[in-house]
Amino acid sequence: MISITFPDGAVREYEKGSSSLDIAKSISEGLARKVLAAEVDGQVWDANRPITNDASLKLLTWNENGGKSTFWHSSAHLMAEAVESLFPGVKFWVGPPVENGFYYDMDLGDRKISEEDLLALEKKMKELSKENNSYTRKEVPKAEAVQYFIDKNDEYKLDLLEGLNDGEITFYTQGNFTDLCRGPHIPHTGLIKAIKLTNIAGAYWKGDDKNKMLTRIYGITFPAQKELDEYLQMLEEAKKRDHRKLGKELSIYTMDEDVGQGLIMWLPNGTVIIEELEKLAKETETEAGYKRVVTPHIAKESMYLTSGHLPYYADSMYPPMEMEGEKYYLRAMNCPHHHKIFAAEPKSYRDLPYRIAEYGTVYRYEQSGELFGLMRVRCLHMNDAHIYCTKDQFNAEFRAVNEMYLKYFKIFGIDKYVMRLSLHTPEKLGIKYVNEPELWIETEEMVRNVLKESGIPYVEVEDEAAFYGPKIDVQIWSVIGREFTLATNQVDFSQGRSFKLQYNTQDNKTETPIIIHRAPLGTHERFIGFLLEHYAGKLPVWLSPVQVKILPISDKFLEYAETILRNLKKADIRAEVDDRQEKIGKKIRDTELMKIPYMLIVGEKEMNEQKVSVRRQGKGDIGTKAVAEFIAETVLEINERREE
RNA sequence: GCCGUUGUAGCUCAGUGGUAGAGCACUUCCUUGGUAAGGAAGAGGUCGUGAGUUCAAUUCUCAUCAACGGCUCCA
Repeated sequence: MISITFPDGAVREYEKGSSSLDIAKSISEGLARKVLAAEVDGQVWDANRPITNDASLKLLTWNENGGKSTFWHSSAHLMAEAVESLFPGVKFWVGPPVENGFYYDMDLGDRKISEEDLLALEKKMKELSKENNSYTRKEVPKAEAVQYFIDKNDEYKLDLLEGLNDGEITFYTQGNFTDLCRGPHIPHTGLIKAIKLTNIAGAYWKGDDKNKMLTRIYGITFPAQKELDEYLQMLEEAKKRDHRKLGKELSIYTMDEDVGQGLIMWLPNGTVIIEELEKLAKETETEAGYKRVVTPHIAKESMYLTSGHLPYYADSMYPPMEMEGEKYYLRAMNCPHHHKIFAAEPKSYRDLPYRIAEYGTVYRYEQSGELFGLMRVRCLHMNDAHIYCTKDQFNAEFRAVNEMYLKYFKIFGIDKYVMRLSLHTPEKLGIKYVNEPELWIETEEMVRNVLKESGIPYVEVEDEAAFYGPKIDVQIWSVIGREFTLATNQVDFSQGRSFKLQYNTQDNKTETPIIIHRAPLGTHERFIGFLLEHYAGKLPVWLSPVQVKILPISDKFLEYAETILRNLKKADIRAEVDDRQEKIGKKIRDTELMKIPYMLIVGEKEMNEQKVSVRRQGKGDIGTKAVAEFIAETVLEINERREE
């Protein structure tokens, strides 16, 4: 007998060799039907794998992460089985579960796969699912495994085997399909009831663009059709929040083939948002002791050689223009220009910290396949600033920058984000990172300390730093589920030296300042893209391009509407009158769809009482107010930058 | 940049080897209406661009540009 400890602490005795599934059955048949896998002593196991020793046990169903990922992993095998039966001779690479579903990478040889093939594959998968084949695990000696794949002429699995040792190699078989796989898997294919293959994509073998491109098929499965339907419904809802769709519907921005890929033109509505964001940034930065500067969008090659950018980043800069024997680059970053401003006049320790800010326009030649609405563009406007300070001042300065981030997040109600402390990799010193091993370790520790002291939650990642120092990236997710760096905050111990930036210390020696690069609001492009999705287009009043729409019941009341419009404009409220000859219902509908926060409905009753009927977007009629009262309240809402 | 899909009116989308349609938007007229679509008429497209096949191409083929889904990349 073995004793099994359950998550609630209960301990029960079972026969040696019982599987998690057997144990689940002893509790209830209903539970046993839902069990997908089990955590045995903290490791995820097949539910039908015999347990031979005393162990702790947690049964995993669909709602536990381990359960879901096992389910999708097994679904990938089911898909592979279907692919193999429809396309014999296919060779498989890997097929892991991902956040929403799974994929499998494969080499189809000369064959191409089409959308229709996906439907055929889905159908086949459903047939195979109905066979209720169990996933069976088998430990295989390495030599035997190698021979198996030599016989199959499968160089991909042989490559995988190279990294594995004898004794840790397992095969899984369901139906007619056997795969080299660590597992675990769900008990049988019949659990996979709802299947949707979502798309076909190319993917480089081992994620390296020098390697061959394999075919990747993505799919998602669920234990019940209802859940698949809900998932598809959710995708539809997410599409409505897509900033590209909202950007068009709300006339925020446009692009044009003649202008170029990834080059945004902001329409009047989008420009209002930009100006409000800049106003916020300028207020905040002025209060925090920043001074503003303005610098050109281009510079000579020599500056980017000095800064050290060219060897690292020439590929993502627009190619240089030649003028009178000089090469000029469109800038991809603002820092070198700012360093030149620091260097323009001699600095003393009394001038530090020296903080300069600019909404800097930069151009980056992003690969064409990477461009994505407002989120990834080739001309961007950064909420940039550089702080030059002494080592002693660094902690306080870096901390203040982080506090500014948090202040902004509060204004915009951003609570889902991750601060990512990006570190260097020692092996890449001198290749991807400046070769200053001690300085790297020292500055990384300085940054880590600030994060710890501020109590900001963060994760550490290796090999993500800038070439000149560690950084903190703020990661957010678009409604489509793509991850983006919204803002960045970097330490630079390198460029100060390369630009020979100096200040005189108290005892009249020269020192090089530490530089902090920071952009809490990221770029206009990405930040507005994010805000559109974040608010589903329903921007807070202070950001709304049109804040108030006045809707006369009929054109008898146009004159009264115009009077109100003048008063609103005097109070700096962005307002318009709907003077079309339409019924009030139509005017309301159109204004609602344009997501304008306030509608003022004026007819005979309102005119006689010198009032307005107020309607809030998405909320409906909120009653009648005197014009002055509405203006006072709205001005307050705008000035406080309230979200609702 | 790579793999795949797509490209018809301002928007959303039908359609065809014999030079094109709907709804919404737009213009004009009627209507002057009380909290999410009043009615009628009209205008608008060399079917992304270039070449090829054909008596004839928006439709078939190729190239190219762009968008979309991924991969790679992301200062």
